[in-house]
Amino acid sequence: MRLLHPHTTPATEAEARAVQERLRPHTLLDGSGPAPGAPGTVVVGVDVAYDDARDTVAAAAVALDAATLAEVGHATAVDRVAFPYVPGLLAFRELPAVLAALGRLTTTPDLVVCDGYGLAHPRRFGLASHLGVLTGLPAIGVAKNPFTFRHPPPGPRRGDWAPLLDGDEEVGRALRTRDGVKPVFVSPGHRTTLADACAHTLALTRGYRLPETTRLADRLCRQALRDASPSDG
DNA sequence: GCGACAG
DNA sequence: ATCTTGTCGC
Repeated sequence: MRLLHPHTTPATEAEARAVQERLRPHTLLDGSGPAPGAPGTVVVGVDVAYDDARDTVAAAAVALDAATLAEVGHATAVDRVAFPYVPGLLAFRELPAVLAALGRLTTTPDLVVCDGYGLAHPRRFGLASHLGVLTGLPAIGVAKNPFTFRHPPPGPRRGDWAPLLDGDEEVGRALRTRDGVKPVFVSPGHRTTLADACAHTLALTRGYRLPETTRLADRLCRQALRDASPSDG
């Protein structure tokens, strides 16, 4: 896969924040990505797992048919951890391995679903935005926790949502993907609108809180990590 | 200064 | 993210 912008690991946190500020203007929040659930489109979920003791990270990319949710391909990559976890700078920790896994995919993604945020970020440039801008691919962020942002409680039923607010700006939505279960936190990354990001999330969710894309990617990257660093040696 | 803080 | 057994409920 060829990147529109190269990825390099910053030496400092200040440099990492500067990279985000420089790339942020390239973000597109339009409807140029695929329509939610459109037949024939390929939706790719990405996730990573860590082995702190071995300073190792494993990433997985799982491709599904958007209409049937049938798997159409997958790939993994194992790498050295390149950056520490710092709130707001997650992308620098996850991107190298994720980009490597995406590069090994033989199918072309029409949309990438990330674990974390896109627009809902202190500098409006979370992992999903960053990945989208570097690759040029439409991307959304689906996070399990609300980070810094406030939100009213969404209704109790699947599909109910409430705005994720930074002051009076709606940067994402707390979206109920299962009746009575804690919502997920959705924000657009690149080439999608907030409404479409939520519609994609619902279209990819079947019977569990998290989208099938992230569930499968989570399972696969954990397996890849085990294969790379067995419990003993 | 204190708390909060995606994964 | 990760460390970890059982347990309540459909």
